[in-house]
Amino acid sequence: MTSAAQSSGPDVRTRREEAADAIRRAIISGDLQPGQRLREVALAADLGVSRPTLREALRTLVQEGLCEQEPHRGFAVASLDVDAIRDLTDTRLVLDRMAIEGIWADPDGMDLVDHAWSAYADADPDAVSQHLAHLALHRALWQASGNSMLMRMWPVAESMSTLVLAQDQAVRRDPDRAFAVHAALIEAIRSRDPQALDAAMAEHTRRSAEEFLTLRGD
Amino acid sequence: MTSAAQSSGPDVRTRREEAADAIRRAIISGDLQPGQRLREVALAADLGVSRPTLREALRTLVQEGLCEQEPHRGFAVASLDVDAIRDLTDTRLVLDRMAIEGIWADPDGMDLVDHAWSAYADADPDAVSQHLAHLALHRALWQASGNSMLMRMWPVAESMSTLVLAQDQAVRRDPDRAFAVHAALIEAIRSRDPQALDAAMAEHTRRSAEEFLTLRGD
DNA sequence: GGCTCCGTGATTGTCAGACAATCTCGATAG
DNA sequence: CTATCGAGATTGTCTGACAATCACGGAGCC
Repeated sequence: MTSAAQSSGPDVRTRREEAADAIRRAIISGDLQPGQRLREVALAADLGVSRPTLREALRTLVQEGLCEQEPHRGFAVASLDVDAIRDLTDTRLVLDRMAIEGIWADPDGMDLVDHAWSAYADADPDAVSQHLAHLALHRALWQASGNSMLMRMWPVAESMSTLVLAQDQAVRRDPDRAFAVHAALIEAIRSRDPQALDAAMAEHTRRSAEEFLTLRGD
Repeated sequence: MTSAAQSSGPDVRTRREEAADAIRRAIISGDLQPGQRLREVALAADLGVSRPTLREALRTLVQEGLCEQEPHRGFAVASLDVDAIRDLTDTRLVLDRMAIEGIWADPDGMDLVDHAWSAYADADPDAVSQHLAHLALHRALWQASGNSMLMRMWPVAESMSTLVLAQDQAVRRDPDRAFAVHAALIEAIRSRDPQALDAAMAEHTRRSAEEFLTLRGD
């Protein structure tokens, strides 16, 4: 579910993709902690794939930013410092706005957003499902913009957002507020009012980040 | 030179990186044409690496957007349609501006830009060197912003820009004008005048893209 | 003749096992 | 207590292989 249904059909799933998804889920759920080293032999055995296949999957995650790789020191789950979280926030503000302007310019994609929005509303209450539905909503936003460059860059944004969740369980603190914030955001998009959008995005992105950093004690 | 010196040190170069660089250069120089299929066995033999290593390198290029991969149909050099070029242009406008605002907020990185700018001025006149120096200048711009998110997304921007060059030799048409356009951009950055920056970026990004599309006949 | 179905070769996705280079970490010497 | 060294662990890479899938051309049918 994480990054599926992005290319052609979800019918063809290679073992490499399955392995990458499994590792993503392990990071989301906290089974793999930021900074933790990933031993290839053991991990390959756990996932039931060969080392070359696992390495392909890990390379994917490295490029998304979920993992890090240093020559001869292997792979590890990435960790974000405060500055990186701020950079993520700033960049998301700019690109989310760009995506929404794309939707306003050509509203055809709006049903993609509507669909993801309903899925978010119906998502299971557990943290992982909430997180996946949340990310799917934002992916739908970028996808609905019709901007292929945004779609190319989405995996990076998704992975860094995932790391933020993984780094602090406190993000799972208040699903009702999260839902309300996104309801306001969707409403602002529908209103096509740039002022309302600014307000909603400030609440959504900026304030959430600040709260997160506060909770972390930075 | 293409994407080197991005992580730790350029002292440790793995065969995978060398293979990826070689393929990048082949695409820049036109030896590999957009859309062309990449046969693993032959390509691995050409590059002197094994198939698993080649596949890791190709996965890197896929994620950057330089190549495409379809299950059981293998890898191919990516090709850009008109819309993708427009999306690239729009997104570059937004993110370049974001990077420059980051530089204005903290000018420490400006010597990175200065350095890349001199290198661009001194670059060999051949098309590939010009292209590499040009990309290095823009990479320096994003890097100087200090925004780690931009650095994560840079490979995507670089690859798509590379594809634009690869798709039409006409881009190599007027190095003097390209240099002048960038001189104006650098000057606008130094001036710290948002108005001047807008003008320079319109000339740099938007008009160049329009000319390119016109030359292509779109 | 044109179209559909099927088989054969080619290519990919994946695996197992191996080896050298490098790193990690504890033991030893000063 | 610090610095040097060596054994074990881990990575980067290779070779060779096999099943699954795809591409393409020929046989059969309308």
